[in-house]
Amino acid sequence: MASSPSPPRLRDADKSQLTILTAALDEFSQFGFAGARVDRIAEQAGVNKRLIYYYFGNKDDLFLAVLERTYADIRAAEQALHLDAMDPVEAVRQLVSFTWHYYLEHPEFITLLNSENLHQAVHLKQSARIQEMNSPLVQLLADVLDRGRQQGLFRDGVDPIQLYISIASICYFYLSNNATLSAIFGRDLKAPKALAQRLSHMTEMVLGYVLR
Amino acid sequence: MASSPSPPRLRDADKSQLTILTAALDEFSQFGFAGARVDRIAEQAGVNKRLIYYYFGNKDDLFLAVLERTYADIRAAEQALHLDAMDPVEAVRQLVSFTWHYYLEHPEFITLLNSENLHQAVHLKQSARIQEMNSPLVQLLADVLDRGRQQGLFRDGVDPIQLYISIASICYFYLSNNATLSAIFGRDLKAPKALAQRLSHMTEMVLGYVLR
Amino acid sequence: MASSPSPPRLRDADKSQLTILTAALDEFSQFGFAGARVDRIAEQAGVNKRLIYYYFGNKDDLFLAVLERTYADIRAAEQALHLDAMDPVEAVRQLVSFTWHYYLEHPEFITLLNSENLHQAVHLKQSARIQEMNSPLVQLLADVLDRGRQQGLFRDGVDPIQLYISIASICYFYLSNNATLSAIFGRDLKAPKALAQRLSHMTEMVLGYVLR
Amino acid sequence: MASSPSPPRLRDADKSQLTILTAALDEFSQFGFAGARVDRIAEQAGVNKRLIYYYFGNKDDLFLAVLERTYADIRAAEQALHLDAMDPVEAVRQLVSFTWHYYLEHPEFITLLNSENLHQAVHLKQSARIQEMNSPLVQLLADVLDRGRQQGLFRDGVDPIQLYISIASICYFYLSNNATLSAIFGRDLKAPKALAQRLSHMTEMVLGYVLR
DNA sequence: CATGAATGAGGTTTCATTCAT
DNA sequence: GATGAATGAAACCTCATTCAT
Repeated sequence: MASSPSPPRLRDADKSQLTILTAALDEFSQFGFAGARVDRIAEQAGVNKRLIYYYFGNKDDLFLAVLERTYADIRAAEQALHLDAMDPVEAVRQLVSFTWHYYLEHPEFITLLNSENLHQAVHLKQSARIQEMNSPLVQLLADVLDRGRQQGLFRDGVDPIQLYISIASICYFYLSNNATLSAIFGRDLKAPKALAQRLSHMTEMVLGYVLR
Repeated sequence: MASSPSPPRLRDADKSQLTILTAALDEFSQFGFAGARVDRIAEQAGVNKRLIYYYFGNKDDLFLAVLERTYADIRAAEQALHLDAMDPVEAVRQLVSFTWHYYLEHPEFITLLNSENLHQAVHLKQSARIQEMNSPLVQLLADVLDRGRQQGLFRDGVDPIQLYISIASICYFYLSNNATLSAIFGRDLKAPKALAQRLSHMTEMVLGYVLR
Repeated sequence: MASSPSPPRLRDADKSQLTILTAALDEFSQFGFAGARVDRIAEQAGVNKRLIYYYFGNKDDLFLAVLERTYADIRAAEQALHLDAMDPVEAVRQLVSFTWHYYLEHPEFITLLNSENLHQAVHLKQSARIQEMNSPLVQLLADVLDRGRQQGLFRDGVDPIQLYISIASICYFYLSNNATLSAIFGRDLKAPKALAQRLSHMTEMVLGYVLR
Repeated sequence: MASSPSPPRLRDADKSQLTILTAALDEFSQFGFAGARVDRIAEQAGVNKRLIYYYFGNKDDLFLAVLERTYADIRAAEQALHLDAMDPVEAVRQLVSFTWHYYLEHPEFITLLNSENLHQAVHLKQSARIQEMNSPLVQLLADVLDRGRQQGLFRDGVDPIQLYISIASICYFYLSNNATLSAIFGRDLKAPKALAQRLSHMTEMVLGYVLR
């Protein structure tokens, strides 16, 4: 039996890269691109600052790497959602619920996207990888809407892209702007009860719209 | 009468403050709080940097001043919208349209809010002024919903706060995340036609929900 | 008698700039552009490092400022040399002597030029000021050569630019490459006697060439 | 015979060393000692950076190795020049021409020497090898001058070392300072015509000096 | 013989802020 | 009310070099 061809220590490189990426994700999502500090990322990752540049080139490229991973994560989660196996009404319900819970459990997704949008998507535009990662949900939603219409349940003329964006909107905005909304309305909009009410409202609204 | 009671000098001070505030609004909305540069604000305002500190204390306080003005502006615009004079369906239609166009024409409102939310609304929380400036639209919307229900047009059980947030959501998110959405979908979602389609979809969706 | 319109303290700015420039001249001439350290310049000038960027923008621009000053200095020294008032032979002798002594007493001129040439004159090319500062000596030398020829002393067909460059060459190279030459020849070519012999040889060579 | 006494592996080592040396020569001559980057040398040589340290110790020693090779190269070229077989006038002409063309075709020689002189020949001083490599041309030039004098062609009292340095000067300076000279005179002094004129002038000047 | 991973020190530059008038 | 001069701290990034295999 020969010794394994790839020495076991070699994986430290991957590990270091992953540690850096995780720390960077944390930092960027907490402070945005401009507010993030490479020093803090290095410290939190427990690696030398120089190593970050060794692996990722510079702050911008590191941000892009984080962004790509974030998108890969949500796309993977979306893959696990099998809308095609559900009846139309249930599928819409599940889509709203999934979107809501994903954003709720991944606040970093929201802050990263906000930061990227502030900078007019400069990083994302130069990423070939992300542009290939179109969400499968748009197509799945189109199918669901078709089925619902054929069953005489859903209304005509609903644009799946618009609806997809609207569903994302109502989930995303409530969470991304939670701090200012809470301050203005003078209540804690992240209290468990408030969250439950929100999900209930959103589901009702979307179904109220698509159902005949 | 020779000399006016309020000396013209005072005007200059007001003017300087206003110039600074306008420049700061521009800078903060372009780069976010962390990315904004006091130097650039001074340069664009055409005043000495020191003057900014003289009038506004520091960068944080300046940001708060900008935020307060921004909220004051939108509240003023909202005041001009007389939903109570319209029939319920038209009122809902107008509310969506107003929200949409206000965000569209005031992109700085969006970026400022995003920046503030990234920092958990630290500035806003310490502002008594803003917290008093509750939007009048929530109450007006509540009235509209009541009227619509009484006329047998609208469904029961629609929470005006939730609906208000949802209307804001669908307008805001489409614009705030326009850059990443455009990149991912591979189209220009700010093209005039796309904007018109969006407004049409949103109106349909909200009405589709509230109407019986 | 009114008080002077320009407050006396204002000149501190000029003084700081000059101190920085002098320190930079020293540093760049000692270590070349790449080897020079902004930190050391600040330290030697006794000013905050930030001030260097406040006044000069960046390292490249600072280098250019030094270069411009250096050229201004030598041009000023050249102005003081009145070749037109001398007989042709004496004028040539003086030109060689002046060039030699200027380089000898301004070693920084040599190292700065070497550094700039290493980088293909990138700084100099973007300087409008320097390109206007053509050396007056070329024209003066042309006149001297003309007069010498008319007096039947000098040979025909001597190109003043070529001769000017050659005179500069024999003075400059001996000094700029003194260290390696000394090492190779195993003698101290900067010893007073060696310097005197060099000047004597150069004068002889140039005169030997131009004289009929 | 199966295996050669000198194993082929050794060849690889030599080859690696040579590749590194060539890449280093290129880098140092382009950027000077301080501006040169060990990373770039490794990249251009196509070898691991560690290998450079394995073979050459450190950046300074690598520079010295480059310098030694450069001197060895020019000495070898000088060896091929047989001034003793020519008549004196032709010999002087050839010496100027050789020097000129060698510098012209080996710009790296110039930049390396400039870099070394900037640092007061620190590397060269500690190299026993280079100091032994005295140029054979000085002695050959002395012989030529003697022969010319004996034939009644050349003047008395010409110091061969001084003349050797002067010939080097007029060739070297024109090329080493070409960038700044071109910038100041506003012409391209490296254009083919300009180069031909320069050689012609130099030959004329040296001969004009040594001939009676 | 050769290499990918890793680093401490230090490089240029930028930042919000204050000093002195 | 207004300003040019000045700064300490810290930002991003780079460098020659070494570690561990």
